[in-house]
Amino acid sequence: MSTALYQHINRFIDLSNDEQEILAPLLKSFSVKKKAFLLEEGQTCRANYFVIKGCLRLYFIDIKGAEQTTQFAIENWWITDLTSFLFQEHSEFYIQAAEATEVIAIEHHHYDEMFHKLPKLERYFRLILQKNHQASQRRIKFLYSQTAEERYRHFNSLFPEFVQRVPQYMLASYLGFTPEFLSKIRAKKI
Amino acid sequence: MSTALYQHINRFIDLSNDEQEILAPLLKSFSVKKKAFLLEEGQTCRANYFVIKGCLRLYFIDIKGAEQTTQFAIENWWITDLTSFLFQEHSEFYIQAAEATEVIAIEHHHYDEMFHKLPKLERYFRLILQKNHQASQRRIKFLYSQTAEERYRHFNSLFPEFVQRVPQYMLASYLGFTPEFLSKIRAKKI
DNA sequence: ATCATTTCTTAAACTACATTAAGTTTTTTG
DNA sequence: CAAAAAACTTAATGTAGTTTAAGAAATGAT
Repeated sequence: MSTALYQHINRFIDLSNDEQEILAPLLKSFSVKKKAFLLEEGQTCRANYFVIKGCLRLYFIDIKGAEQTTQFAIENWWITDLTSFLFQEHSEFYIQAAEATEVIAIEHHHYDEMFHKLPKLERYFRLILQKNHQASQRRIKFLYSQTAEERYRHFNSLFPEFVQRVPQYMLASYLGFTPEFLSKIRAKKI
Repeated sequence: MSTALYQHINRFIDLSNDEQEILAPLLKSFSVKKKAFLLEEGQTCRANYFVIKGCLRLYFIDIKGAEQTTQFAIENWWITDLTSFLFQEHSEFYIQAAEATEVIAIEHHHYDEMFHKLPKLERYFRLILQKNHQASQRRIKFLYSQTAEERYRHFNSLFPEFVQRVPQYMLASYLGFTPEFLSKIRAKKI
C-alpha cells in the first residue's frame, strides 16, 4: 500500500502506526489504465477515490450528447459522485482516468465502519470537505465573473502545467465552452 | 437561544444537555434586518452563520458591476465565505439578508475551540459539508446541462415557494442570466 | 394615503459563443 | 512503421442570451 495517503492524512491529523494498521484493511489500492472507467452512468458509485498518481475526471453526458467535465482530481485529491456513493443510488456521472492513474479506494461498505473504528478521521474528512467547499465557492465565482476567453487565460496562468496534461476537449468542457472555441482563442495570440 | 440548531445537530449526532451547555457560550444568536449585511467586500468574514428563520444570500459584484448571487441559505442551512472565514482573509463577497432573518453565528475565534471542546461536532460538520458538496455537484451539473430557460423552469418546478420569496433579480443571477431575460421567459407562457 | 424607491417589463440592436462540416495533425495500436 | 483512431483547427453561418433605455408596477416609508 502506498504511503501517500497516510502522509496526506498526517498533514491534517496525527495518525499513529496502530491506527494506520486499522485503516489499511479498509482500503484498496490499484491502477487504472488511461480511459478506463471507475464509474459509468447508470451504475452505483462504489467508492471514494484518492489519487496517488495520475488524473481522474468526473463528467456527464448532456442532452446534446456532449461530455461535460465537472471535476478533475490529480495527486492528493479525493473524487467521487458523492450522492451516488453515500446513498448507493444510480449515478448520472462517469469517472474516467484521464491518464494512467494509481488510486486508493474506500468502498461504501467500509466508509461508515472507518469512522466507527477511527473517529479521528471525522476531522480529516471534515477538513478535506472544507477544502472542497472552498474550491466550489471559488469555481462558481470564476464561472460567473468572466468571459470564456478570460476563464481560459486565467486558468492557464494558474495551472500552465495541468493545461498541458489533459486533452483540450476535456478542458474546454470544464471551463464551460466548446473545443472549437478554445481552438479559436489559442489561435488569436501566441 | 433558539433550539432550532440543537434540533438540527441532533438529526445527525447525539448531543447531550451537558454538551449543549458547553456549546451555548460559543454561539451568538441575533436578528438581521432585510437588506442588512453580515459581510461586505473587503471585510473579513467573522462567522459561519446558521439560518433559524429567513433567508441569507452570498453574492459578489462582477466586472460589469452586476451582483452575482452564488448561494442562498434558508432555514437550517449554514452559510459563509469559507476561505475568508477560515483564514481570516479579505473577502470578495457580500452576505446579505434577503428577508428579515434570525441567525446563529459561530465566530472564528470560537470555531477551533468548539471542535476542541466537542470533538463530536467534527462528525456533525463533516456530514453538513458532505451535504454541501452534494449540493455543489448537483448545481454544477444543473448549470452545465441546461439552457437558461430550462434552468428557470426546472428550478421553479422544484422550489415554487422559494421562487416567490426572493426578488427576481437575485434569482436571475443565481440561475446565471439577466433579470431582463427572466422577464422574457416568464412572459412567454403562463 | 402619498411619495420615493425598488423591482419588473418590453423591445430593438447587438455579440459572445455554438453549430456544422471538412480538413489537418497527433497519438495509439497492431 | 503503417493504418486507424483520437484530437485539434479553420471558417461560414446561426442563435441564445446581453445590453440599453424607457416606462410600468409593486413595495416601503412617513
